[in-house]
Amino acid sequence: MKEVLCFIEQEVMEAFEARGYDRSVGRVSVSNRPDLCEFQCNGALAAAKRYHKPPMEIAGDVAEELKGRRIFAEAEACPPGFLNLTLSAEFLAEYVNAMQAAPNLGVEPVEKPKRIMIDYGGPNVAKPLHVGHLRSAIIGESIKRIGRFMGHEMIGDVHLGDWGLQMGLIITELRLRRPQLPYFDENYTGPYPEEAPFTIGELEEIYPTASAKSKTDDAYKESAMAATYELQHGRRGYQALLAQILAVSVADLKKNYEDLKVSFELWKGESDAQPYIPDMVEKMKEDGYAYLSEGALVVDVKEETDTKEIPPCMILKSDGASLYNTTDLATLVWRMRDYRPDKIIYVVDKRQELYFTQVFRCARKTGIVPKETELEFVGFGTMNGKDGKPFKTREGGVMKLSDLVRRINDQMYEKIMENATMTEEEARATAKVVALSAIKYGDLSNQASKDYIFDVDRFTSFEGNTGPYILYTIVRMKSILTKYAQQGGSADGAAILPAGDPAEKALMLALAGFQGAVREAYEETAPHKICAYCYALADSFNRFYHGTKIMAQEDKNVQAGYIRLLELTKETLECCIALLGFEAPERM
RNA sequence: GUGUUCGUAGCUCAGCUGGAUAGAGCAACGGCCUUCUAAGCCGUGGGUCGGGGGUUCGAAUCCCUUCGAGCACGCCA
Repeated sequence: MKEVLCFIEQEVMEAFEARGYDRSVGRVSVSNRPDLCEFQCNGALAAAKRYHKPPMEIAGDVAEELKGRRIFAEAEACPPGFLNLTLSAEFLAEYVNAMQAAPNLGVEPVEKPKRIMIDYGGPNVAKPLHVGHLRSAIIGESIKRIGRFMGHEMIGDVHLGDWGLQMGLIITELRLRRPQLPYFDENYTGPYPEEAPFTIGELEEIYPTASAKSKTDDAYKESAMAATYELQHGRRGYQALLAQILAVSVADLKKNYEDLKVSFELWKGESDAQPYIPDMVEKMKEDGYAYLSEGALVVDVKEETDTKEIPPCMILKSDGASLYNTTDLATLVWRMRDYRPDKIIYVVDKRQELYFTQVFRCARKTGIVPKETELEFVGFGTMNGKDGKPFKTREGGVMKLSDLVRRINDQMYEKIMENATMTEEEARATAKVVALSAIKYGDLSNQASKDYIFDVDRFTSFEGNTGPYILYTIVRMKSILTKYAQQGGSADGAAILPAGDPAEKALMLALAGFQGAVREAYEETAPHKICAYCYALADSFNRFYHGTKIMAQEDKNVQAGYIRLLELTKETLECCIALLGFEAPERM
């Protein structure tokens, strides 16, 4: 269905046209003076010069023309030339009833669905997720859900870091600890054990140990590099080992992401891109794009309009080895070949922006990605601690994601036990759900591109503009609906009635803004717009809630209307939090 | 050095394709639980939108300049 704003704009544009003005000046926006009106049109101010008429006169003309239109309760010109609009309660009620009846709460699927791949997550194999992985996962997941809700085909790819020296380090350390394993016997030709020779816990301990050793022990580092080389050149035992490291690690990662309600359609990694590298590099050379500079193979990517020198995109290091760029370009090769996406979104730390500019340009120039496929870089800022510096543990180390989540879960559990009458089991489960809302909403309510302060105390206090506040609002609604049903009430077939008071109307207006909010969030790849929207909606519901006693309403017809309104509000809020990537409990 | 992002209330953030009196939340202060969950609601105080120019009928928003902070700038990912 059409957005409310479109309905209104159409009427206003017609009115401008009827009075001899161009319809394009009839742009309408939500009022920034809610005390005066609900919607406003500033077109008369802009058109004054063009028509050599005082703005007030133009606005007056149009206001006159709008008199009697059924969708407006009021349309008046205000100095210096604003057109202030207020919807009729009847039209608004009709609109929200239609929204309730429509699929997807009135959001129509886009006409031309796109196939969009979204690259987020980026965890490294054999390393636990840490707080640095949180933003990519949360933001990427939300963007994916928003796109999907709009009707696009969204394909999330985790893009595992499963290539390079880190794998060689693990192999080296493992060989040192258990040299008798068949993976290390070059003459071994039999099948390798099905069971991995390590647990995830051990794996996560092996990597930092190996990494530390390699920094002080040159011989150790060299053997790790050799192992990496052998692995990449097909040594059978190492490849079998890699497969097992991957299996164990991926199983653990999946569980961790699941706890965050984050999922991926594809579990591809850097290693999957490797087979495409030789041909890709060869073609770049053949086509004359790649040349040697200071010993390294590079492709120029600077453009006329650049305000600064953009260094060339490096394809191979001077020792002939591939690097990050090579892998990312080769990844684009298979993505185009296997999926032909209309768009690829990268949700990555914003510090990599220049790097991705190079990669994107290089991919275009060399024909890996055609111009029809859009490449979008969504850079996110750093998650900082209360002191404004990158988030660390008390000891100054990198904080494991699971530790952070556990800590917040625990704080949440205590909070729930303070005042709720719940079994321990239910409280634990509820705490988990509420904690996730606190973490995700805390992140998503900020603009992705900005650094933000992750303040555990603030996020666990649950007052004001927080995830728990949204959940609390939903839980309240659920509670009333349950009570209503228990008392034998049924609002089936009932309609939302025209608003009887300002708070009720404000709630309906907020509801009617849903379609526009989702569209904007999609167009601008901006989940924080969903947060802003659902906070405003929850806020207007809570005002309504405090002013209107639903269960005490004696007129059953009116009461049924309230119930329908409440149902719609609940559905809309639930839809919003689903787009953000969390859900509401039954009680809290 | 070059480029880039940012600077809005004591704190954390919205608002930025120009519009009316710059908004929230937290913190502070004052009210509201015999009535649908007080994790809530109502109210009060608090801002030279970093500074200075400019464009405009009109600027937090656009342009220039200046100060301050972050980040990035070929063989790491």
